[in-house]
Amino acid sequence: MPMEQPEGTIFVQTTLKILGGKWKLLILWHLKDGARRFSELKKLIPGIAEKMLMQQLRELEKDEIVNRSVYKDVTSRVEYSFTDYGKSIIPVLKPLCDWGQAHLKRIERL
Amino acid sequence: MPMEQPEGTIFVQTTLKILGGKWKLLILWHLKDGARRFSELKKLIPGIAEKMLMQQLRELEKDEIVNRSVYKDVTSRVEYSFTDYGKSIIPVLKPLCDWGQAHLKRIERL
DNA sequence: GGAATAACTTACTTTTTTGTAAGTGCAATC
DNA sequence: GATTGCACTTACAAAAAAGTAAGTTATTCC
Repeated sequence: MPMEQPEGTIFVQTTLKILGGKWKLLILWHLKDGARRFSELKKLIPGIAEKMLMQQLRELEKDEIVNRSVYKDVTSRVEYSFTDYGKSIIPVLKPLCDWGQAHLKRIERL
Repeated sequence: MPMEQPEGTIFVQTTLKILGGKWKLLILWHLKDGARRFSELKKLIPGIAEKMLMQQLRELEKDEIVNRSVYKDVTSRVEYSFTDYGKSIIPVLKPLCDWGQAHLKRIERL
């Protein structure tokens, strides 16, 4: 088997840099069906600390994956949602979630 | 928008538990075209320490994702490859790598 | 007007992950 | 028989990620 140029390496690493860590994929998962308030996300992701949620959202925002919208009429209402670009992540999310589900079933059987 | 049961949460977390971290997806990426020796992987993944490579391979082995085969005829030849079960990860790997590639292009343009 | 809720921020600690560097045993090659 | 390459192992250190807890500002709700 010939030694391929390690080209894919940089691509996988790029993804990891943007989506890696304990929380980001989880946050994105819960945004995939539409905008969520900060407090909603907190409830949807058991165990996450407010600081972590904030921090990760800020990073996703700066990477232009997530939008932050403040509603001026009803103050202290902030919603996070995918940017159009961010939606390109959904095809990554799905197989990943599916695999987790299948793997869970498997280890339950064993 | 109704608050979904946070079911996907556990699935995403399961995947993260098995495939998370700096190196595992990268290692698997380089196994997707067939078996590789320890020394080959070391070359294919620039910057990885031997200790890390060993450690991650051991974990993938214990999770039954990767096979370790020792060739007795030619000693000190050890090959790592996907188990049949491990191959189920390939559909996760591809979109992830594709997204990284697209994202790289995007940030180069910006 | 007092309490509660929302969306944060900050200082600090702990834990986890990753890295460094040196060393082992064994076989093949010079 | 000395050196080299391979597949590891170990002790230790550094860095990165995550967590805790308290506080801030402003706004509804009673």
